[in-house]
Amino acid sequence: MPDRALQLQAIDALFRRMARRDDISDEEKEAIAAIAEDERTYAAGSDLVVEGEEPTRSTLLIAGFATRYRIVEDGGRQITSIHVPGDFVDLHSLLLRKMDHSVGALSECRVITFPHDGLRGITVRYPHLTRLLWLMTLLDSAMNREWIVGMGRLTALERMAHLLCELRVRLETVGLAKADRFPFPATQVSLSDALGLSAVHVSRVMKELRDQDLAEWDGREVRIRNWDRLREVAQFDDTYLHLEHLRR
Amino acid sequence: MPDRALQLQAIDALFRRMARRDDISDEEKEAIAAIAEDERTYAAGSDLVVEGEEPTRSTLLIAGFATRYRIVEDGGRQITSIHVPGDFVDLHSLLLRKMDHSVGALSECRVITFPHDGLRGITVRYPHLTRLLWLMTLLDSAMNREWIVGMGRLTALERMAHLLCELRVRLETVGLAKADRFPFPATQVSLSDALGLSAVHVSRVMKELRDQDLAEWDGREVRIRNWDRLREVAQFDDTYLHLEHLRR
DNA sequence: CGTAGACTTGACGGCACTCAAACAAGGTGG
DNA sequence: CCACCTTGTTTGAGTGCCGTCAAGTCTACG
Repeated sequence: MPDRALQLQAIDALFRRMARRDDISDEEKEAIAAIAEDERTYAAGSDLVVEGEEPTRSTLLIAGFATRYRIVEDGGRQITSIHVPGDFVDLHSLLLRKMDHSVGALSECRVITFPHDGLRGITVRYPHLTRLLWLMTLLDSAMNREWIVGMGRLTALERMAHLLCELRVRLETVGLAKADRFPFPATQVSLSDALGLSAVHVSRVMKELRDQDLAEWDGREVRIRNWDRLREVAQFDDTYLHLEHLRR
Repeated sequence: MPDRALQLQAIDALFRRMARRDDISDEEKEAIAAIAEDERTYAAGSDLVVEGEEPTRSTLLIAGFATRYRIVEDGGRQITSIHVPGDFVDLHSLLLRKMDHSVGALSECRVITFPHDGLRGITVRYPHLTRLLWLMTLLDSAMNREWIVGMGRLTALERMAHLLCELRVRLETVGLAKADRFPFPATQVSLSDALGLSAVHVSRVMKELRDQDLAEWDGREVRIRNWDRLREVAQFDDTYLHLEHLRR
C-alpha cells in the first residue's frame, strides 16, 4: 500500500490540470489517489504501451515527456500527441480497450498507473470526477484537431512555432515552464515525426527560428526569444486548450 | 412533448453505433430518448454550430453529412472530421463548453439535440451509459489520430483512398452503405478542405482512382470498384474504429 | 437557353523531400 | 586519457509532389 501523501503529491500535476478547468474537491482527489498504484520508470526510447495491447490500467505521466505514435508501412513514423507531466497517456484505453497506437518515452518517464476496475468504480460513484476525467480526454481531442489544422494548412515554420507555443502554455499549466524557457528533451528526428516533416527540414526550420530570433532549442530546453512574434507566426490562439475555470 | 417511439427510431443510428461496441439496455435507450428535443433541419452549407459559441445542448446527426472545420488566417479552411448519421457533432461541448471550431452541413442535415442539463443528469444516474457517451467522443479522437497519421505520412492518393475506406465502414455500421456503394454528397472543394489538398489536386487524385479502377464518385455517391486494392493503397486497417463488441 | 457553380486539364513554380557528405558531441574501451 | 564510434545535426545539390494560375468543359436549373 503506497503512502497516501506521497501519492497525492505525485499526482499533483494532474490535479493542477483539472483545477485549472474546474474545482476538484479533496474527496475527489482522495478517490483518485485511492486507486493509484506504485510509481514506475521508463527509459528514454522505450515504449510504455504498444499498439495492439489491451491494457488493464491507464498511465498518468508524472515526470518526463512521452509521445503517442503509429508506424506506417514504409517504416515512416507519425507522432499524434506529445505528452507532458499531468497527462494521461492512455486514459482512452479504459473504454477503447485495444490500443490503436503505441506510446513511447521521449525522455526518461516516471508514471503512476490506475487500474481500469478502479476507474470504472469512479464512473459509478463520482459523476463529477468522471466528467473531469472525460474532460482530460476531450482536451487531447482538441489538441489533435489543432494539429490536423496545422498539418493541413500551415507551413513547416508555422507548425514548428505552433508546437513551441503549445508546449509552453501546457507546461506553464503544470508549473514546468519558466518565463521564457522550458524543458523539451527530444531529437530532431522525433520532432520531424511529430510535425510530419523530414529530419533535414526540421534542422532548417529550427535555424530559421533562430535566425529570426523567435526561439532556440538545444535538444534539451527551449528558449523563447520573442513570444509575441512567435505566436503571430504560429497563428497561435490558446482557445483550444480550454483554460477557463468553469463548472463542467 | 415529442412522440417517444418516433424519437427512439430517429436516434436509432446512435444506438446502432453504440450497440456495435457494447450492449445498451432498453432503460438506457429510454434515458436518452427522455431528454431528446424536437428534430431540426439545416440546409446544405449552413452552420450547425459556430466557433466561439457556448452551446447549451449537444447535437446528434440523424440524417445527412456534417463537418467540423476551422478557418485559418489566410482564409484557408481545414476540416477535422466528417460526420455521418449516428454521430454527435458536438458532444464534447458538454464539457469543453466553448466551441473551438465550427460545424457545417455538407448536405441537408436532420438533427436531434440533447440539453446539457439532461446529459449531465445521465452522468449522475447512468454510469454505463455515460461511459458509452464518453466512448463516442473517444471514437472521434481515434479518427482524428488516424487523420494526423494520414496527413503526415501518406500521399494524396493514399489519403483519399483512406477516407473512402473509412466512410464505407462507418456508414455500414449505421446501415447506410450497400455492398459496393454509399452516399457521399460533397464537392471537391470540401474534400480538399478535409484532406489538406487543393481542389485542383483532388480532381487529379479522383481521376487516378477512377483510372486505376479503385473507386469512383459523382459528387453524390461513391462506388467501390476494387475494395481489396483500395484498402491496400490506403493502408487501411479498421482497428482504430474499435468495432468489437465488448464490455466497456 | 443562358448562366452560375463545379469539375477538368495544362503550364509552371515552390516547399519540402531525398541523397550525400561533413561536422559535433558524448560514450566506450584499450 | 585519447582514439574511436555512434548518434545527432548541419549544409548543399538536385528532385518531386502538390500548389497556384488560367482557361476550357460540363451540368443543373431557372
